[in-house]
Amino acid sequence: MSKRDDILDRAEELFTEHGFHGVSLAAIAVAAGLGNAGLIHHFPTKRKLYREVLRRLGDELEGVVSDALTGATGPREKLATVVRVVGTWSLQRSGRARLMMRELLDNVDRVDKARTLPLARFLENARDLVTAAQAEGLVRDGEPLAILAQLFGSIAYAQIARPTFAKILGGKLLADDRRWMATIVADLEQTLFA
Amino acid sequence: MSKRDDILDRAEELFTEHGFHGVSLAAIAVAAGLGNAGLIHHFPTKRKLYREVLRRLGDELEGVVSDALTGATGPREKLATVVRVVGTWSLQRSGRARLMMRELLDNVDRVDKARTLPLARFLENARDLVTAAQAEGLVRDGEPLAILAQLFGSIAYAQIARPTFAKILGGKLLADDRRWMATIVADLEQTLFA
DNA sequence: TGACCGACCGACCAGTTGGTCGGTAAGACG
DNA sequence: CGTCTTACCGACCAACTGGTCGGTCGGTCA
Repeated sequence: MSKRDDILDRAEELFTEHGFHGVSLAAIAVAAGLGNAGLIHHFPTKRKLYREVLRRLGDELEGVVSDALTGATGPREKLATVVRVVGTWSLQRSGRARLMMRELLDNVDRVDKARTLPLARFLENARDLVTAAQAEGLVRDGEPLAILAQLFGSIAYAQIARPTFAKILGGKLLADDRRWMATIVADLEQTLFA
Repeated sequence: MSKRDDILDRAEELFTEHGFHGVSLAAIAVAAGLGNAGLIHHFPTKRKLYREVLRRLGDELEGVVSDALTGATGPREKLATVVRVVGTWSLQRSGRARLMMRELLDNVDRVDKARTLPLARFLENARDLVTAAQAEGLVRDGEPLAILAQLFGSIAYAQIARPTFAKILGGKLLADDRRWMATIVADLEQTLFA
């Protein structure tokens, strides 16, 4: 793995845990095993480093979904595939799901287009899928994006809330990861389809 | 309204928009119309100010829910009430929903017990409600907290994602607030109950 | 060999951070 | 009247912020 990727990995961990403003360049540099100036040599500004971290995330999500969609035919199967893939992705890559959530909370007040583009493509495709499924009467009526938001929200939030719930309630009361996520994903299709 | 409450209001706005680390004491002081030292006079540290903001939020949510529950009898009605109330609360107080989400993302690495306590009470009550409803066969099986996470996640995320979606997709494609939230809340009971 | 390169460093910079300190002005209370 | 409290300020502080600078090192290539 290149040093550049190594830096991105460390930075991603830190951004995921503390958010953009909660992480200093110095902290990233230490985590990546180099000095402040060495870090800036690879990424000219903190913001560009952060953008690069998000780009990797967006690319991965888009890739995973579009890969899974190649075999699927028809709106219903496609939509069900998206739900399943996003669910397992959030389970396996819970850190990235958390980071994506942070970005959704933050980027309202950001102007940078480039960062939101990968997410935009993903969203548009998913929305068109819902609309198509609605046209065939497969999916219940309602604002398509709201349905999507509910869908991804169920998954993402469940993933994010888990450690917090565990901490707040003192642990021990939670089932294992698989059962937790199974509870959520298993019913999403049933929820979704009319 | 007391100056103290005024400060809390301004601080809440800023924390909601930028997160704890994204807001400086100076920015809060300016927004509240006093100097840095004047702010510190009212709240000795930034962290305590933030905690107070969260406490108000937790109290409100708990109050709203418990108020609505006084009339309700039986697990099914109670649970349906919670869903409806949290939904409308998230709609009316979308800023607070956003702030709560931020807290869920952040507080994993915080040690402070006091801040999470109001949320804990709310969660425990809701969880017991789900368990009771499951015992009577009203609610589908599965980890109760996972079901709750899915529920609140649907609501909160939908609320949070709305402006972001609008921005990413360039606006104009979204229905109004009421229809958006109606899409989500209307189906939650149907989803929840077996 | 010598010219150039990317990777990286220590020292440094101006500006900002959360927070302290001594003081002051207005009002409440005796 | 004097005393005490509350609300607030300007000046200040050490620590940290993102970022720059000049320079060093080990390689690569002609």
